[in-house]
Amino acid sequence: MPRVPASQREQYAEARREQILEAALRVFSGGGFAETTMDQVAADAGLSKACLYTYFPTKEALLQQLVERYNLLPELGELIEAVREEPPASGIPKLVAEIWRRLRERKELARVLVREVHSFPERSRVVTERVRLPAYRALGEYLEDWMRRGALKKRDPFATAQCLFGMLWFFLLSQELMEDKERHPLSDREIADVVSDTFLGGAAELAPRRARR
Amino acid sequence: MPRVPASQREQYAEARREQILEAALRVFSGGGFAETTMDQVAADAGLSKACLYTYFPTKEALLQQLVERYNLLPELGELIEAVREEPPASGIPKLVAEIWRRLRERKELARVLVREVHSFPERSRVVTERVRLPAYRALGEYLEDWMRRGALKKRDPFATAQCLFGMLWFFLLSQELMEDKERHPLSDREIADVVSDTFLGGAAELAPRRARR
Amino acid sequence: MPRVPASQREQYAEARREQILEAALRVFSGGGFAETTMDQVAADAGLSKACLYTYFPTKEALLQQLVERYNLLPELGELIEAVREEPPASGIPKLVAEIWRRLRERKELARVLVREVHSFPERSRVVTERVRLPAYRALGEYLEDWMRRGALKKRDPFATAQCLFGMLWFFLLSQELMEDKERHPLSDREIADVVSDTFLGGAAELAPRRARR
Amino acid sequence: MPRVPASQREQYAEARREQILEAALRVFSGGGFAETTMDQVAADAGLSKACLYTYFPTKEALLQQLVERYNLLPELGELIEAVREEPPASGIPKLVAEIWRRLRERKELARVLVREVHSFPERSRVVTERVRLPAYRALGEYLEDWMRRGALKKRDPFATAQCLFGMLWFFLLSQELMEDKERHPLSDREIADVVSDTFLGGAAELAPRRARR
DNA sequence: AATGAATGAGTTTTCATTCAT
DNA sequence: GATGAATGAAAACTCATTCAT
Repeated sequence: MPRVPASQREQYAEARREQILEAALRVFSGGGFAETTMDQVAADAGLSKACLYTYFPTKEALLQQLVERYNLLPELGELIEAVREEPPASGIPKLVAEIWRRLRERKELARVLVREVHSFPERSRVVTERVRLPAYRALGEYLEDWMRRGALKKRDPFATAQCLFGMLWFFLLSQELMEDKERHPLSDREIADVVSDTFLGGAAELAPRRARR
Repeated sequence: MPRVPASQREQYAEARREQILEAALRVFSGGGFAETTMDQVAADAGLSKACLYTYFPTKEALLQQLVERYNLLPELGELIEAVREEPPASGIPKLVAEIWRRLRERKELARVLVREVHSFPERSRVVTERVRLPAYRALGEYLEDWMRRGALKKRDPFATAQCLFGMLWFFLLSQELMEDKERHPLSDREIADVVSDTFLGGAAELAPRRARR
Repeated sequence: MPRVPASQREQYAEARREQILEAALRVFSGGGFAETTMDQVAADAGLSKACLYTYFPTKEALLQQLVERYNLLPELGELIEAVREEPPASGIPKLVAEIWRRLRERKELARVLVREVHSFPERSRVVTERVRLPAYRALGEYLEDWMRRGALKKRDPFATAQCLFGMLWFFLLSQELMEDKERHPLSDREIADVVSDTFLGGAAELAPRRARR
Repeated sequence: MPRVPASQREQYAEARREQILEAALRVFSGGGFAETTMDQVAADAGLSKACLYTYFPTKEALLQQLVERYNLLPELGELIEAVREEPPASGIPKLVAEIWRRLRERKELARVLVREVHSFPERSRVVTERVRLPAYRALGEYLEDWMRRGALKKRDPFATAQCLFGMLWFFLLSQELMEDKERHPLSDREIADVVSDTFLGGAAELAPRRARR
């Protein structure tokens, strides 16, 4: 005779799972998956270690769930939708600023992804399928659209999208996940600007102008 | 009681260290530092586990040495020197192609760096000081030089350098360290081109040109 | 606040105990006491694990009850009573056939006894007092009676009883609890016959008879 | 550069294995396999727990080795060989006395076998193939030989062998592994006699004798 | 009375590190 | 200098038992 209806049951269990996953995200991010013990996760979650195993069968499963459920940029689709009709000249800077803000907010998850995914095909596959490819595709479509409309140079949109993500990801690594913030701090504005500007107009001064003189 | 002159002794020891570090690089790259045992390193090196401890006091020290000694791009200075007097329009593509080639060759080391460095300030510090900052500075100087000469837009050379490395690093991750090679393969040529072109000229079609027609 | 008279309460509780003990018998027999979890018992009983503890204070108590309540040969007394006045020549074969049939039917309980009783004096004591000794005594009395009447050789009836039980028990182990059934199958008839014949007449061909001719 | 020749290496390792197996036999016999911890085995062996794992990969493997290596009656073949030409009337009593002596000496191993083998097909198989069947066959051959020669009744020699072992095994259980020794002690002589006599001549008084009166 | 949830106290197993030879 | 052997300390995972509802 359950004290609460089945619906609340699942709701309760879901809350616990959330609680544990959040704790896991914090501690894995702080100290690395392999280096972190289930005791630490339990302590951070405020639960007993044994209780963790009620909700996740193994430590590995906990990590997998983490990667599967916490999409790094779940709202990327919406962000792109919002600028779909805006030409890149103004759309890309807006997009870059928004993406950068979110990446910074989720740097803990980013840290877990960046660390735990390589050398482990199974985990890697999840990240690729649920995080990376969707992101490349979503941005790629936007770029392709504006290539067709003539506002962007005609290049492989998939590769072009990766150029943009590459710059952002690299700044995230340098500024947020390593200590560049303390050595060579760059404001969010500066980062967003340099990425947008480089992506759109490149680093080179336009030869034509000089040629015109 | 050494039967050989001290110099040879050190030479011998150095050879052993090299032997061990190379084994460590292989196995750490393949399976991750924390997940790899000293037994595996020893087996790969063809030495006994105890022998490893003659040359490296701890497992951690082995990793630190790995990171310290195996510079990811030791020849970057020379590469840049070789194009110093060449304007970016031709110098950057050459540089990009050379760097990309070397990164690909050293993807094992890259994999170790990318995995093991985050969340561990001491390791991170080594990478920053011995790998990243020198690289940013070397490229930054080149860029700054050509900014002064008017061939590049005047921007923070440090940040601009990171934009270039960011793109290259990201392609390394996607193509070589994760499975994109099998899903969306890009040739070395395509990658070098899209990076050079985007870095130099950006993705945007030039408005003026269209206006002129 | 019981809504039913005490007698019904107890009846209800008794039914539950029975339900649990039967489940325990099944799962302990299948997988061994130590290797079986209370979860498995609960699942097999169709009750919650916590509910088990309402009726049995510990897992050990559950086993003890099992051993105490489920006598392996509760009807042995009656069986012997039925042949009391029959001479061994016909009585023993009847008895052997009946005992063998019952042992086979209760091989699950036998398996639990054979496994769980050794090395644990408390459990062993229960089996000895409630199962083994009564059986030896009951059969022993019958044997002693017919020794007195001259139909059986005068030997220690207690030891003689054990000879008979020993053969039966050993066939139970070999045929039912290990895999001899598949390697060297013996029909129930063959077993009952070889045990009866050996017990009564021995294995030796009678030298005297031949000598007399 | 090994300090001892390879041959001594293996000898040393073998000694350790022996040391561990003997400790395991003692503690498993005393407290049951599942109930005994590797700590206890290690303590009894005078080694560290970790060292155990150098020689046996798992606790289960330790048990398997125990069962495989310590044959309960390794010398049964020789014992039977020694009485091969002796007729059962004198050969069986000798055999019974010798087997009984050995079973008593190895009651610890017997206890392990009797407890740990049921409900575990894998373990059971080992005991059947390496211990039981060879024993049945060896004794069976002897019996069959004398059946042919007319000294034993013509019956299934395999089943007949089991009758003899059954009696001996049952006395081992009752007298040595449970507490009958304290309740109903039987001397070794009494046991050997009752088993031999019952096996050879049966329990029944010969009808002819009475008839003669 | 019944149970879902939680946990303390283990247990097996692993492995970096040490050391006698 | 090299190594086979040994081990302390830890980590994942388990489960009998309790308890609030």
